[in-house]
Amino acid sequence: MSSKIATIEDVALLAKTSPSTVSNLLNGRLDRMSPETRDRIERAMAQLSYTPNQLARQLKTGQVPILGLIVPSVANPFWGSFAQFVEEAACSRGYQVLLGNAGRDPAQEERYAESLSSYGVRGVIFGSSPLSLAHVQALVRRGLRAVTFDRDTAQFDRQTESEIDSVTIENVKGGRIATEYLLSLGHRRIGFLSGPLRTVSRLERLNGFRTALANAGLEPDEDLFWEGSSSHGYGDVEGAEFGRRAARELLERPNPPTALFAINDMYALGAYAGAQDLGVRVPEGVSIVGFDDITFAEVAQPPLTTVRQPLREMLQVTVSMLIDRLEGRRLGPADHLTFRPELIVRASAAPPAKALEAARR
Amino acid sequence: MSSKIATIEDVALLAKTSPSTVSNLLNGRLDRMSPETRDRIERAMAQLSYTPNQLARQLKTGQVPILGLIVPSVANPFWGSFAQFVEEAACSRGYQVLLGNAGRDPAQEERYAESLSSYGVRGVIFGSSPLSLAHVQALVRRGLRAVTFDRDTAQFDRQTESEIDSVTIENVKGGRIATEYLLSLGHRRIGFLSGPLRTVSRLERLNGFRTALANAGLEPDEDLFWEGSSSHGYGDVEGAEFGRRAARELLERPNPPTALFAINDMYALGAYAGAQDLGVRVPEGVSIVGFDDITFAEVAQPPLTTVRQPLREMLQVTVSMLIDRLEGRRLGPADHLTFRPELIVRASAAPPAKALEAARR
DNA sequence: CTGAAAGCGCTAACAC
DNA sequence: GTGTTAGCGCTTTCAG
Repeated sequence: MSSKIATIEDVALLAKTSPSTVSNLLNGRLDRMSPETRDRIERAMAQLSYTPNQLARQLKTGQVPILGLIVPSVANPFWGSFAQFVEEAACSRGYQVLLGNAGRDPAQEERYAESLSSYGVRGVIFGSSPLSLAHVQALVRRGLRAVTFDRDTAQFDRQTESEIDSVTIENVKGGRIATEYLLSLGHRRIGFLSGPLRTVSRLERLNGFRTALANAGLEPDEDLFWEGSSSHGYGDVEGAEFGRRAARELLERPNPPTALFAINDMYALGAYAGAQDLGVRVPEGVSIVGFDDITFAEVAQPPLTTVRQPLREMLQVTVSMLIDRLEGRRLGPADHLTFRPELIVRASAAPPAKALEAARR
Repeated sequence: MSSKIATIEDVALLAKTSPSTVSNLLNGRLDRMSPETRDRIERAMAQLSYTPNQLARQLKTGQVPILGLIVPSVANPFWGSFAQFVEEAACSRGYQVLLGNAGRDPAQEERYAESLSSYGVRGVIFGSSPLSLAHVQALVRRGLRAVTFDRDTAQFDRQTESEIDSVTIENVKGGRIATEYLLSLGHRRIGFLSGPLRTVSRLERLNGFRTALANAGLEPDEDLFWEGSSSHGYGDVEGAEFGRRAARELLERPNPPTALFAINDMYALGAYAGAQDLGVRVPEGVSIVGFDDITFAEVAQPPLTTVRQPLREMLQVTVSMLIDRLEGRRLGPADHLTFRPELIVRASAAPPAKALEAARR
């Protein structure tokens, strides 16, 4: 069949030198050979179209330039972009990324990371923020380097000294500014819609929501609260479906909300559909604010007002940080980076209908 | 720091046996040892929380249970779902997926595949369908097993005997049925909007579009044709933006189209926004039909009429086929599988406005 | 400057 | 049943 794959020995033979010298060239130790030797080797490599076997190389060195990335589901556009950014950043540093969809199942996450580690991967990025980090911690103890996204591990870390770096946006604040915006528009009955609150970031966003309400002197109303059942998943794949149902149910209640704060843009966009199902227009009939600012938010009808996370920047530092750790270029205790959320005002929120009517009179 | 990672030798020592016996257990050759030995080994493994080093294992066997996946960009929801399905299928067969975003650049694709192969990956799925398969062919000659998606390599294969399996939908037919549907609604001026036609599948969809028009006795009109410039990318990341611009430009021309056929759903959904920018309603002012049936199509306002690809099923067989090849369980010449596209009628297409007006009189 | 030799952790004959 | 042995392809001392 296809000609045997060339090894370092083949190259050495052809170049009339030894494997070690070839290896030296491979590793950039050019000072240890004459230009002629180097030339011969390079010619030989080209001729055999030689590619070093990374497996063998890493069996020796114990490391591979691969980063593990564990996300709930790349089918969700948010995580798709996420993966893309991680990949870009990794690539620019000469790393590749091994992807795992773990659907937010800690056991699955652990299984993945374990298998990753058996391939020599020593750095993993955890995209979601499960309530418990026990499984990550176990991994870290076994020599894995981890960065969690969307959750500040500082506090956790102080308790356990587990050295988990973290990069996150200020979720509480994000929830707060979204809500304050709605409040400033005149809304008083604001619905909250989310998938299962089994994630630190979701809890925090809710927290921000409640804080804003409280600051405005408003009582939280259970009737304005919709939480997806975890038996249906977290809404990563079907986020929009969840949002649709949520909006429909909330809007059909007696004394319905005039505005909706969705835990993320997928839910928000789904809520558009839910409102539409009921013949309620956005933003005339109901205002909607999302979170994340996914690509689609801008193109949606109406363009979605949302809280933006500077994903690309965040992931750039996430990746650099992790690689610096792996390469021993960054030492010391775990880092905890925090980014600022930003409200992007577009067209999905407006003053409540009553105000509108009042104004018309 | 963390305790040294256990090797097979450590396990053997602790279990008072030899590495080979441990290896036998690892590889399921249970018949070659007494139950007691087995028991001792298992206890030892547990005690050391031993995980076999796959790197070393594969240096020997030359194979890794990892599939390479090369797509234009996971940030595009279509490719995100794509990657997810591949991952699911691979996972159920005990394989993992190494992901690469190559942005449709053959050089980048080749670089990826090469690096993949240096990690022992021997099977790669190519998601997009570049006009030239030269780079894939080169890889295949070097021992890689490839399956291309979205393009039938049968013809190509006959010329070159390069053994590239392929799985694809009938793109020509897909383009045809979408167009025929619009035609059946009464549309006569149908716009076509696409990114750069540098892809077999896009060319085929256009082909189907033209065929349907010709069958209806219609002349193609250059004014109804919009092709994104490749200098801006293929619209994988910014597909919706492209669609938006396309719709706007097409709709502003003198004697504008009454319907739009978009090369994929991202463009179609973008076209919604473009129409909206001009105050044209969908489907009252302009009908829009997409292609792919991404998750969002159903939630969009109005729900998008589109041509569905049975992605999950297609990728399931793609993955099985590839793994069967790799494991020597499937021999013989390359396979070329073809799936049937299906028109999903939702609400984004309606009879043209004039007909509507006529009906009103 | 260059090469010989040892070995990374595991597997697969092949003995015992 | 079980252990010994010889590598997989590369890196890395350490001599020449």
